[in-house]
Amino acid sequence: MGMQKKLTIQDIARLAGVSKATASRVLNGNPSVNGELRARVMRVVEEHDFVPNATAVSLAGGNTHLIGVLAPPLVWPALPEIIRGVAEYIEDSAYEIVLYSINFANAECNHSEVVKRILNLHLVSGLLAIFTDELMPQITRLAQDGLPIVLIDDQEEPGHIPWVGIDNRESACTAVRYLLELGHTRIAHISGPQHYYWANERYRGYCQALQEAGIAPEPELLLQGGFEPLHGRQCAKQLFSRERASWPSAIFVANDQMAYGVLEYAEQQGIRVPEDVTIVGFDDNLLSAYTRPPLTTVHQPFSEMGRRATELLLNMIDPQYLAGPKASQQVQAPTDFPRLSERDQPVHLQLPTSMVIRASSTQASLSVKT
Amino acid sequence: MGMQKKLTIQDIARLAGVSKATASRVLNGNPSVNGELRARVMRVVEEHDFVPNATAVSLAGGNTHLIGVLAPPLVWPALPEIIRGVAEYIEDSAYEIVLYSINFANAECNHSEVVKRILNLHLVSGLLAIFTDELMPQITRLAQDGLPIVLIDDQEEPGHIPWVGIDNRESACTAVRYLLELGHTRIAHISGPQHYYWANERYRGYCQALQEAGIAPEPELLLQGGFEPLHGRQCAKQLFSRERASWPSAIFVANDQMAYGVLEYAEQQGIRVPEDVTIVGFDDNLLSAYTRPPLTTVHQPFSEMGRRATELLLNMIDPQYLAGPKASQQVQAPTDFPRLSERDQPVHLQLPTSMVIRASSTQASLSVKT
DNA sequence: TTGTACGCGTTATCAG
DNA sequence: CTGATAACGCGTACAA
Repeated sequence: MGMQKKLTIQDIARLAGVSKATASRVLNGNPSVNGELRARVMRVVEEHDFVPNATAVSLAGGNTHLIGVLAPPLVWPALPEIIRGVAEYIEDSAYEIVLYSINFANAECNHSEVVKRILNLHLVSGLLAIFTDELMPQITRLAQDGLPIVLIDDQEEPGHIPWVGIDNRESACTAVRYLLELGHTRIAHISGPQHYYWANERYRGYCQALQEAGIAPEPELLLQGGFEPLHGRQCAKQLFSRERASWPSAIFVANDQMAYGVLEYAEQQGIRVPEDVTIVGFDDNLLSAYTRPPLTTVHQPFSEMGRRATELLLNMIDPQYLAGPKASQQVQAPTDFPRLSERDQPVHLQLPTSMVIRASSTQASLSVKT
Repeated sequence: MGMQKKLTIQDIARLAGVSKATASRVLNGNPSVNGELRARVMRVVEEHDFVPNATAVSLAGGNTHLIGVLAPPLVWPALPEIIRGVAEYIEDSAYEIVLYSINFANAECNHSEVVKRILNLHLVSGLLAIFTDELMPQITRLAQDGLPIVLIDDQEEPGHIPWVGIDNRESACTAVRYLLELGHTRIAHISGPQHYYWANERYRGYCQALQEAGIAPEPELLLQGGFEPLHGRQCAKQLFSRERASWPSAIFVANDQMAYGVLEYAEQQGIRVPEDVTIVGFDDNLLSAYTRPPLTTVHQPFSEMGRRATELLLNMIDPQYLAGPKASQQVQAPTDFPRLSERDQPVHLQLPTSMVIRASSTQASLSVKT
């Protein structure tokens, strides 16, 4: 009934008539054990469903086999997907995930406390920090103290800490080139907060694409937004309150969240998408396939980012490590990561994005095309 | 530069000129320590930012201060909200979350392996199992072995294991009563898979409300759905392919996901919501506020469920426990949980739901009202 | 009040 | 190849 006293390796050893050491060797697949002894121990182990106490293993081995995932609440758009990637990779590894969810909204508590909790306890062998730019000072310190850390964050320019992300500039450029190919020439841009790295990069990509096409960016088509639907809504209002002739034929919105606001405003005002105006977003959040109309956008490979970041982190923690026992047999060729000796140049892993064409975009109508 | 050798409590003791034991006492707030000594130790501790090694504390104390959260991938609708609740409660406790994300889609791997991983390692001091009905056999076994477990799951009728959820029947009943009050009399129901507890309960709630109003459920208004948008879509098609006169004036859909499918189909067919037909869902997923039109639905207090379940679990693990040091000062009166002695009757915590009225519902139009 | 010594469950070292 | 035995870092009876 009650939690029956767990067996220890000592018990197993006794039952098998061997020493602790031998039992341990068998459990760890040490080849230097007599066949018969090995069999005897294994039988006892299986008979009792014995498994070594994780805590003791950690203490003795110096590796907790725990990686921390530091992130804002999971209700943030891309987070579930990223963590799915992390979980999938972790699944066939010997590691587990410790979730540190930070509540930025809760201003009363000092977030550095959360970080202290991590560093302090030495609970995790490594840390995956997702969208935690506000904690960069503390995180940097953790890294300096020698804790393996990988970043997934696009609010600051990648620095010395290993980082996984995308090429925001090039991706934005591609999106705008797509609009140009459709024949649009009056392309507006609703940008993110200018001090955010991603926002600035996407803006630069927008400019670059226009420049390539020999089009000078018009200041009146460039709106400073934020990152929420409301911001998109406000910018849309500003844009469409002008006389019809000065409307853009397409809008490149810096992220999907704001694009939702634009779509909402357009609908309320009876502005048809894509007939009257084409909308393109960025991120490809899960919702974006269900807006009306579904949103054309730049797909970020979030779950892949989670997977690769985890792979990177595990390799930092334990270079000998190949995910799980099975992994060695799988074709899944382990990515070649820079070795420690070459670590002078920081690891920045840029994953490819892709355009997802949905119903919110179409060719520029002739009337607008001039 | 490299991970500087971490200090041990031994070092602290030496630096403060006391014994390990005294240092330990100071760190644990044991009152029986001389004021001066205490100060001396504290100074050294703060000077070096010392914190005890979590692993060692666990091994010595027999409590890992880790709770496992077993759940499907976080991309499942309600999960991020539930976990937000868990994280919020955990945040000011001495515990951390270990995330066990199970990939049901990955049929190749035996899911009982995942569970084995949990039981075996004795890594977590307790388990919160969310939407894991398929693993009930294994979970039950874990519970029998003495592992504290709390369930958040609505696919099976609650049993002996402590459980947090809602009253599906009553909630559904309330939703249908709402429709009746609006004047609807021809109310259809798209149900979930009948072998799911929630689906069956919601169906019974639907019947009960009709019965109260003296309306006999019409078989042709009762459709067997599933749980995905596609299922809702199919049922909607079936419903609206009949002659207009036999259409329902309102549909109570067993969950929001399916309601999305209904909305989608209605839109494609030019059926106006709510003018031609009123739609009411169940769950109040995050998306439901953004559908077109926004969906009237039954709100499940997901984050609150996560919070309460965690509170319950922590109390099971450590009855003396009040969340965090601050908690004792806060007004947040710790809920009174049944004590062990009364545990013969299983703990079932039913949280209240609420109707969220949005644009997809309205009074029955006169023409349809007969 | 403070210090000593042992236990927690494994792994790893070093003789045998 | 196998078996004592020493770490691992901390809590805690027990003795002083």
